[in-house]
Amino acid sequence: MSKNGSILAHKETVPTGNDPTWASVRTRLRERGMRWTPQRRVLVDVLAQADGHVTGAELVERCRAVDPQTIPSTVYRTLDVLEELGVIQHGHGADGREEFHVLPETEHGHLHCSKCGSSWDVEAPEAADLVGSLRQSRGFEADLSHLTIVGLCRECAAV
Amino acid sequence: MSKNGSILAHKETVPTGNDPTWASVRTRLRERGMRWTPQRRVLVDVLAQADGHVTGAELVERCRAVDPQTIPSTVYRTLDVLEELGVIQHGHGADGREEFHVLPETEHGHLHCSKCGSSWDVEAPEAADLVGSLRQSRGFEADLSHLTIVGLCRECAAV
DNA sequence: ATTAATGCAAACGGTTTGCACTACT
DNA sequence: AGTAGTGCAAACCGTTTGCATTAAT
Repeated sequence: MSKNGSILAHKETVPTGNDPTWASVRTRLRERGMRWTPQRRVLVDVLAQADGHVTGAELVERCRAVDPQTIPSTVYRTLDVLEELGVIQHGHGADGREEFHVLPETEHGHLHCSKCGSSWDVEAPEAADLVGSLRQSRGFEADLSHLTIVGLCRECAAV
Repeated sequence: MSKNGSILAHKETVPTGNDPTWASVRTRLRERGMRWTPQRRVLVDVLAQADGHVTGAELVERCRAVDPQTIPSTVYRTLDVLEELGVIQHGHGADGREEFHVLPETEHGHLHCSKCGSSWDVEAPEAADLVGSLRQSRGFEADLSHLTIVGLCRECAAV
């Protein structure tokens, strides 16, 4: 979707140490004795272009678009590794599939319209009431990144 | 779990017309030219004992406990029929599987602790703030029965 | 040279489908 | 008798696994 292409185009902000800048993934893998392979490069590249949340299957597809040789198991295994690294985090979408959240994003949930299928992000401030009231009444610490609220969007509800 | 066994033991309250009393399912099926079979009886019986939300796979298992001959496809097909009848409604659980809500219950969402795996119901009043604020800010009509909030429960969060 | 990571193929679990057969009405 | 519903087996889809091979370090 975005036009400012490659992974290298990202802002040159100095990593704070826990900032999982894409460019640092290679290094961080190696620090752990892990390897930087072409297949991982493809996936990381794909993730860098992703808008914050994608399903596993979507990632496999997008990787295949870049490299038709892509093997699903490799993608899923790399996703596990990247999650251990803290670069992504998985959750569950409205349709129940694994959904991966790209971390440099702020933690957010989703609104999903069951009629038209569109979805929207719900940022922390907007969910603050919800999260706060659950904490207060139940001591429950809601994980926004796992939250998907299904319902009808304004337009679909109007009909 | 409960000892008061069969579907026939249910209270003889007169159906209000849209009250999906379990005993009325048989009649309502027939009204539509559909049939009341032993297999359906088993599933309806199982649903009547269910506490409000179960996964498809769980229902298959429970039916098999009653009748070991139970075939999954029959269960799923009957679930479709019952949903058309408005007796149940499907949603998505924390782990992404189909989850069926038994309708005589009030519409409610769930809290799911990702650490200990327990879950709790969230009744409408408790979610009113959330639902209300989404309606106001976005015109979004949240569907409580599809809502599962993942996070840490009081005990697990305390650690 | 070492051993992490890959490719492949097979298996998984939950769910769906096609079709001949059964049984409810 | 007529047709809705069943049983069965096979297919589905996303994901996971075992294992021999390849390639990054």
